[in-house]
Amino acid sequence: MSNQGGLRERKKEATRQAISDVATGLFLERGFDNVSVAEIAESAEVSRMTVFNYFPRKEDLFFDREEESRQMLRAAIAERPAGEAPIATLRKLVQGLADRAQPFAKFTDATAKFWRTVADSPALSARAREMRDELIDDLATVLAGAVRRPLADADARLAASMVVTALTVAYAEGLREHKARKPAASAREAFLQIMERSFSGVATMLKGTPYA
Amino acid sequence: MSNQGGLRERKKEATRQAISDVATGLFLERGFDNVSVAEIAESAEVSRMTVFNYFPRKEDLFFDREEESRQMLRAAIAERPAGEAPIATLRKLVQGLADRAQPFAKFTDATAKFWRTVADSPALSARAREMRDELIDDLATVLAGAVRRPLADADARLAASMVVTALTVAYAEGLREHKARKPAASAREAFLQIMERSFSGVATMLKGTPYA
DNA sequence: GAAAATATTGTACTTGATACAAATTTATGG
DNA sequence: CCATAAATTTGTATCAAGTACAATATTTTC
Repeated sequence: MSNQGGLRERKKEATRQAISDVATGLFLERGFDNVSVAEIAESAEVSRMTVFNYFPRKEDLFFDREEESRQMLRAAIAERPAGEAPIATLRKLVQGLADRAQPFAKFTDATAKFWRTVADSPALSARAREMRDELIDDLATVLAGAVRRPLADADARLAASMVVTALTVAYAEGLREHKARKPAASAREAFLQIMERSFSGVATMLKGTPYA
Repeated sequence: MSNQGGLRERKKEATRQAISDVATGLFLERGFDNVSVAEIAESAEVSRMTVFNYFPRKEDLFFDREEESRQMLRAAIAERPAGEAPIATLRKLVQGLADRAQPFAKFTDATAKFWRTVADSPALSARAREMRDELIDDLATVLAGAVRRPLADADARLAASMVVTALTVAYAEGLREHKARKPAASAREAFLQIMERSFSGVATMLKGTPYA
C-alpha cells in the first residue's frame, strides 16, 4: 500500500521535480505568459496530460511551496509560551524571520527576479493574491483556535488581515530597497520598521480582545 | 466628429446596456461560471465578438461600476478642509457612507446576493481581489499627492493598504450580520465598529507621518 | 509470471480570448 | 439625395488552458 521508498514513488517524485524545474527555468527566462504548458511538456519529455496530472493549474508550476509558509505560522502560534498573546508571538516570529533571512523576509537578487516574474504576469499576480487571502483565512482560524474560539470571529479576521497586509507591504518595501542597491542590511531594516509600526497599530486595534 | 447624441452613440449605449443586463441576470440566476459568453451573446441577440468588443474580459460584464467608487475616494481627499490629515478625512467619509448606506457600506439582500455570486466564482473572486489592489494603489497615490509627495512612499502605501483592508473586513462582517437576520441597524453597527477600531490602529501606525 | 493497482498517454471537447478581414450601418460633404 | 468615409458588427480561424474519459504502459503484489 504505502511503499514509501519504492521505485514508483521515486519516479513520481523525479518526474514531478523535472517538470517543475523545466517550467521554472522557462518562466524566469521568458515570462510566465510566454510559455505554454504544451511547451513545458515537450521540454520535460512528458505528455501534456502528465503536467496537468501533477499541477492542476499552470500557476502551480511556479508556486509550489506555499504550504511550508503556512505551516510555519501555524506552528509558531501553537507552540507559543503559555499566556502569551498571539500577536506578540507573531511579532517575535517576524523578528526571527528577518534575522535569519527566511521566507517572507529574504531580499536577494533571486527573490527580486522571482517577484518580478510574478508582477509581469496577470495570472501569477492573481494567484499570489489568492494565496494571500488563503493565508489570511488560515491565520484567522488558527488565531481563533488559539484563544479557544471555535470559529474565526470578527476580531480574529481583523487581526489576520492586518498582519498579512502588513507583511505584504513590508516585504514589497524591502524588495524596493534591495533593488535600489542600498547597503546590505537596509532592506531588512525597512522591512522590520514597517512591521514594528504595524504591530503596534494592530495591538491598538485589538486592545480589549484576547488576541493582543 | 464628436456627435454626442447621435443615433450611433445612442445605439451603442443601448446595446452595451442590453448585453450587460442580460449577462447580469443570467449570472445572478445561474452563477458566473455556468454561463458562457456565447450564451450571453445569443440571449442579447448579438454576436459573440460584439460582447468582447464592449467587455474585453468576461468579468467586466459583472463589475461595471468600480470607477465610481475610486472617484469618490479621490474627491473626498482632494476636497478636504485645509490642514486636515488625510486619515481623518477618510474616517469621516466612512461615517458618511454608513449613514447613507452608500457603496462600501450598503447591506441589503441584493448586495448579499451580489457578493454571494462573486464568492461562488473563482474568476469573479480573482477580479474582486485585483480591484482591491488597484484601489490600494490608487489611494496610495492620492494620499502621497495630498501631502505633497510626488510618488507614493512607504507610509502612503501602508496607510492605503490598511484602510482598504479594514474596509474589506468590516464590509464582510456587515454582510455576515445582515445574513444572520440581525436587527436592521446591526450590520451598519458592526461595520462602523470595525472601521473605528481600524482607524485608531492606523493612526497609531502613522504617528509622526503627515498622513495621520 | 499473472493479476491488480497506478501512472501515463491520446483524443476529443469546451471555453475564454485574440487577430483580421468582410460585411453592415451610420455619418458627412457636395 | 447620393457617394463615400468612418465606425460598428460579424464571421472565420486560431491559440491556450483546462476537463473527461478511454486506452496503454508500468510497477507492485501475490
